[in-house]
Amino acid sequence: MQKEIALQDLSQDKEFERYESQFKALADKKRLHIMNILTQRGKTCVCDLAPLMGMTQSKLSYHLKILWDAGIIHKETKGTNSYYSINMKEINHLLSHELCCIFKPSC
Amino acid sequence: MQKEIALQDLSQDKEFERYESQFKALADKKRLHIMNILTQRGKTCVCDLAPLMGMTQSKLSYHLKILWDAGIIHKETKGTNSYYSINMKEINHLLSHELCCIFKPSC
DNA sequence: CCTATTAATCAAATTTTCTTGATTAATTAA
DNA sequence: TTAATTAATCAAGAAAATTTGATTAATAGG
Repeated sequence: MQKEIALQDLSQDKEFERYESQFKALADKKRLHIMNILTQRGKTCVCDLAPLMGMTQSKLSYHLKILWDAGIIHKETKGTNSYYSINMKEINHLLSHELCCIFKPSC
Repeated sequence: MQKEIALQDLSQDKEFERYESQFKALADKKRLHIMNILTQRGKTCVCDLAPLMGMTQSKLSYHLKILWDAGIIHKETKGTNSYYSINMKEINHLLSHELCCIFKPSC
């Protein structure tokens, strides 16, 4: 049954890859700070986020893309503005209740 | 009250730094695989882990150190052997119940 | 149409992380 | 004591992630 084992390994590998990208997204102080601000403020425009983070637009876009690619934030464009917000479903799926609190306005 | 704000920012910064190092530790497919094996087998010796992971001793030590420095695995030395195991307390503190399952033998 | 605004993308430089092979340190057994 | 075993550490090179400044693309307003 070598094939089945191989298939299982493959799907486990895919699973690990997904978590790898999500943990990578969270594995940065600046991005955790972004997540925290998005939690406190809710849906927020890049142009508002940049001064709050003390970051250039280019750098901020880079980090937002990493969070968005990992599926842990939402993105919405209106006119020339982009608004980002927490994907609470993914965060709840990923993190402990205790840790989710860091990303919840109520805590 | 600028001082208090500064102090809070500082402690939040420290908090983010701690999570950064824990997420960094998990943000790697190989290390997730190590965690998975430690879960299935419980306390495991480096010399047993190396062939299971298909890794050289040096490389494995490097990755184990990252997990251990982040506090998500335990280490115990007996004679010339080192045994590693999951720090379930930290994992439960960090990850969702659903995700912890990946690191639980019962699931 | 022209200009201004906003944000994504690109390329080059820098920094960080990972890999490799060798060395070192500690312990055990002969 | 000597040799063998196990694992940590080191230094150099390779690979990946991040930063920076410039460019591009899309939209809005005059």
